[in-house]
Amino acid sequence: MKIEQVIQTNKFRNEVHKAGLNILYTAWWLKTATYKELKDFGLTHEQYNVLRILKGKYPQEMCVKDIGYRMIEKNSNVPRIIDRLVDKKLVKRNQGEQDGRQTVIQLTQAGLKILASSTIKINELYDNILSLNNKEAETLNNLLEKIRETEA
Amino acid sequence: MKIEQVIQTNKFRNEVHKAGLNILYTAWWLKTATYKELKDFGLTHEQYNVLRILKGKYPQEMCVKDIGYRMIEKNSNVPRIIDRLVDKKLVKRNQGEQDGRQTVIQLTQAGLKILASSTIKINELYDNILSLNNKEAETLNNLLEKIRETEA
DNA sequence: CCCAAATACATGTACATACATGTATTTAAA
DNA sequence: TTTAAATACATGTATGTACATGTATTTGGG
Repeated sequence: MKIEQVIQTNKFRNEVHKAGLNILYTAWWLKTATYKELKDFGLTHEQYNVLRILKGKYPQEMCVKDIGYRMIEKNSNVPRIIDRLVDKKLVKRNQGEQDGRQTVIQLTQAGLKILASSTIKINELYDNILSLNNKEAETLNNLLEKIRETEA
Repeated sequence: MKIEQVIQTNKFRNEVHKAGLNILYTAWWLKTATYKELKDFGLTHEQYNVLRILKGKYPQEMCVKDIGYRMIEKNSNVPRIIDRLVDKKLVKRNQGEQDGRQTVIQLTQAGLKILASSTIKINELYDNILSLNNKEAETLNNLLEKIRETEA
């Protein structure tokens, strides 16, 4: 569906303005599809993201700050997201040894397990709903990185 | 900044997967810049969006449902966003006349005023930070609309 | 005409963002 | 060495999303 239909207007100041809204809507669309897939696992998009980040270093632990650096949404309140994951026993939280200020986080077996099965679903989702070939995706990536050249 | 640096990884399954993350990040980046601009006006991104939508029909009123149809994020809880706008006296809420179930919303003079001045800032922002020319933006719009072809 | 279903909106809950502030620990300058 | 600044994280508040449910009004089949 074209963005004009999605938000029921064609009053864009120019093609660049339209691109801004198109990016915002596409992100919402993708996030919503992801949420629906994760619902069966009792995970949110953000919780899943944290689990994936932890998997990247597993079996090493990671401190909260390093997890935050790798989040897509940089204002994520990582300690609070970890609270939910601890409640569900998907990660363990411990005091840092080298640096007492740090809290170090590690995936549990349950966390690894739920991550493995949910990742299968998420990969399928991405393969199925993102209607782009590799070459088009490359062009898209270049344009998105160009649009962000002015780093606010 | 390339998405690899942003989320400190280069483990993408393929270029399409990377594009998905790039879209999510770019949307967050744009939304954050918008938030900062709107902060001076005491508005959130979503409140501003509702004001703009109302402006599209002004001086006509709009019902809550029609506002919702035009929102970028389709799960927005429009009644609640309107609550804040009513508190700030930027819009007026009235019982619908033709259909008693409806609530009709209209911009106030204060709403028109704050919308005018904030829109100047937002337009400047878009012109300044979105580093794309019209032709590139057109390509980007086409790719974003293509990626959404499978309407979840 | 009557009443069940549909519709429009409000409201409640869990979780998240955006941001300010508090607390404990480490670092580094005097 | 002592202590102020910086750092890492936790926590509090306002606002928003995602979704379920409640309430009032309208619609439509019998």
